[in-house]
Amino acid sequence: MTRSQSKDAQPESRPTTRRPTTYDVARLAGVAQSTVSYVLNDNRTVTLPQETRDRVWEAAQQLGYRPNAAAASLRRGRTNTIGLISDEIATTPFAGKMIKGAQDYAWANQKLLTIINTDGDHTLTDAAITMMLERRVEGVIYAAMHHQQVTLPATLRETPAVLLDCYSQDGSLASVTPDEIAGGRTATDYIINKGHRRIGFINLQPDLPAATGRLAGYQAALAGGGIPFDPALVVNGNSRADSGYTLTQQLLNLPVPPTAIFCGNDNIAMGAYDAVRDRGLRIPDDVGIVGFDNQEIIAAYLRPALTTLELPHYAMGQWAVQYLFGQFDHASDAPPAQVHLPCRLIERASV
Amino acid sequence: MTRSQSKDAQPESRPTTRRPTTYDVARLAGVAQSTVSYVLNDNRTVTLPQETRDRVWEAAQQLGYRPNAAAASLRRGRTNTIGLISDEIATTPFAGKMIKGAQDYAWANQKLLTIINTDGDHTLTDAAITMMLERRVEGVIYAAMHHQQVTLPATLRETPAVLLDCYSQDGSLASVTPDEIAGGRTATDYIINKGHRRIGFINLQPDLPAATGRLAGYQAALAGGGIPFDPALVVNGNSRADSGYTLTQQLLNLPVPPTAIFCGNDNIAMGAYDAVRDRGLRIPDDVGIVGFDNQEIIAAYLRPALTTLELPHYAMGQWAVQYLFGQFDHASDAPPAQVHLPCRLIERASV
DNA sequence: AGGGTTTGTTGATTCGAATCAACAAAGAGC
DNA sequence: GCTCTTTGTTGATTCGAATCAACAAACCCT
Repeated sequence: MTRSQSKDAQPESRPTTRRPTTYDVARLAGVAQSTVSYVLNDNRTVTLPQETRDRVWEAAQQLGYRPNAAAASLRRGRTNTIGLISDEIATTPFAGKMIKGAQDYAWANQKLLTIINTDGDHTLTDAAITMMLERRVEGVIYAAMHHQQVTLPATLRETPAVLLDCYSQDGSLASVTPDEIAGGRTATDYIINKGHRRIGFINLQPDLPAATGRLAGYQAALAGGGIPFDPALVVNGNSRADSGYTLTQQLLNLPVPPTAIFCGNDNIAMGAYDAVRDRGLRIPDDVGIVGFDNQEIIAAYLRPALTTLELPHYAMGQWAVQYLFGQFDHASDAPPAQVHLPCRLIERASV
Repeated sequence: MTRSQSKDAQPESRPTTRRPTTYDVARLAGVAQSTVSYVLNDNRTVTLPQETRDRVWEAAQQLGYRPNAAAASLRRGRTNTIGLISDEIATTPFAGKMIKGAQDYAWANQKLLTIINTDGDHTLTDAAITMMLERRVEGVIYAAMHHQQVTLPATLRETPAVLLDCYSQDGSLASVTPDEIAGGRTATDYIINKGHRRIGFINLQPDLPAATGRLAGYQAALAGGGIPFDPALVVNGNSRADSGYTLTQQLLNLPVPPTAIFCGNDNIAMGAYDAVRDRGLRIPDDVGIVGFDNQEIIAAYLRPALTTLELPHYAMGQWAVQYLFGQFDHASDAPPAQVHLPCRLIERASV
């Protein structure tokens, strides 16, 4: 005999001994397969003496039995899986938080989160959705790593879905995004409360929802503080440090320069620090700075540490999963929710 | 009739109309289920006229048919899935790169990467492995986000596995880690080539593999350059900017201070920048600085931009998947590979 | 024209676990 | 002693797709 295994010749690729099935367990325990199934699932609708249950458990243990999820899914019709499609994962620290928020919540509810990263490539995105549909995920989270409007792949309609950190024009799908307006307001209110009346704002590129929202919040805060809005104090950067540097200089060159600057993100703030310093001014004494994003690595280590706002990535990820669960339970006919979660102010020492 | 659906009353939770199966497609196309299977899998071992094939495709199209991955997996005995268990995901920018490296490669080979994040919690890790085993992943990547030694969960033996950015004491599993020694050498060689002879080294905590490796590389480079090793020039930091600040001051206070400093990571380098600047010295003219990690967000925006080394996260992720594939194909009896991948020098302007 | 192929196609079986329906054995009630 | 339950347990079926074995019809050759 050249083969030591049983007659059913496996294709060459499987040298590992076949995993035991419920039948194997049944044989060892001296019961029927159905009994094994009842025991291992702790099904109490059938009455079985503890002695039998113990015997089955022990047999399973002994064989190193592991249920086959595919078989169970097929039979039960549910996969306990939800998909997350993200446009980016490697280049931003936000991805991790969002994913973690989603995964923690999913996991706590016995669901597995299957993540596919697409780099924003449309073909890949379609392929990803297809794969998820074939795997019969119970829902899909479609995530962007920077708050933006997206156009929905048509296939996304084939399953419950939520948009995470993005939204569709037609509002046909539920979405969670940061409350940019409140964020802008929080930041500006804080600066005002610190006694500033002339507040510069280095915003992000004007076409971003983050930019328009925060500007609205900035203006609302000024209005609330009885401070007239001066367009000269608002400039748009490109979200990188160098533009923060240049634009800060520009603001400081104003006839009446600002005494505090609200930066559209922490990179810009980093550039602002340099500009302020190069000018021989001091933070926060001469110029106050507030950032946005709370990129720990920057904000916590700038000197002085940067006061900034934290985007609700974790909470958004969590909300997305929670929303999907809600969809499973009661197929609500209500229009899809468009939720905005608040950005928290992280107070440090720069204002 | 109170129910519009067919007789088989579904449990309440599934209001969505059942997805079509191969049988539905077969009925519509007027062929047998088996024929549908042959056509949709483009199985050429059976001869079927193009006309039939077209008819089946069209029927599938029309019904919006999607294969059921669970059913196919069950029958075929392969899931085309590999698992990745990571101890951290949210708090480091490395996670994304490693995951992306793994996923890109997996995806290019028609495999889905299923990621579970455990926060280093042992219970969660065990649960994650169990879940992966039940889903019959074809292999598992066990990843750490900071190069370290790990103790292997026993269950990991039940499936092919690779260690990513970590290793086990007994070397029983293949692993990929950064080549810290070469990294330390590369950095130091570079500094020497820039003409420096007195080179400080602010290392990480001494118990880390990254620290011991880089120190060895540092010493090897000195030896290669005919420069005597001076223990006073080597100090250990805690990997954060503040320790970089303090230790840089300490080094600059030496009777014969270094003219360049190799920092164990970019955070330390960031602190070093501040210390050098506060002392009224200039980078790179008075003191050269080299970092480690290439945290874009820091390195690219420090002024002057920081010359640093990049950890091979992406490549390691990719290697891990590739290695697993190798395991599938030929169950090699060779001892598990322990691979070290090189760290690339990113030259900017700080030396 | 008859045997041998090739071409198309199908019915039956299988993967592993979950369930349903059925049924023997043991108690319960009178 | 005889129904009626309850208690344990099992055989058969199902989920959806992949395959194997079988077979009718058409074609090919001498």
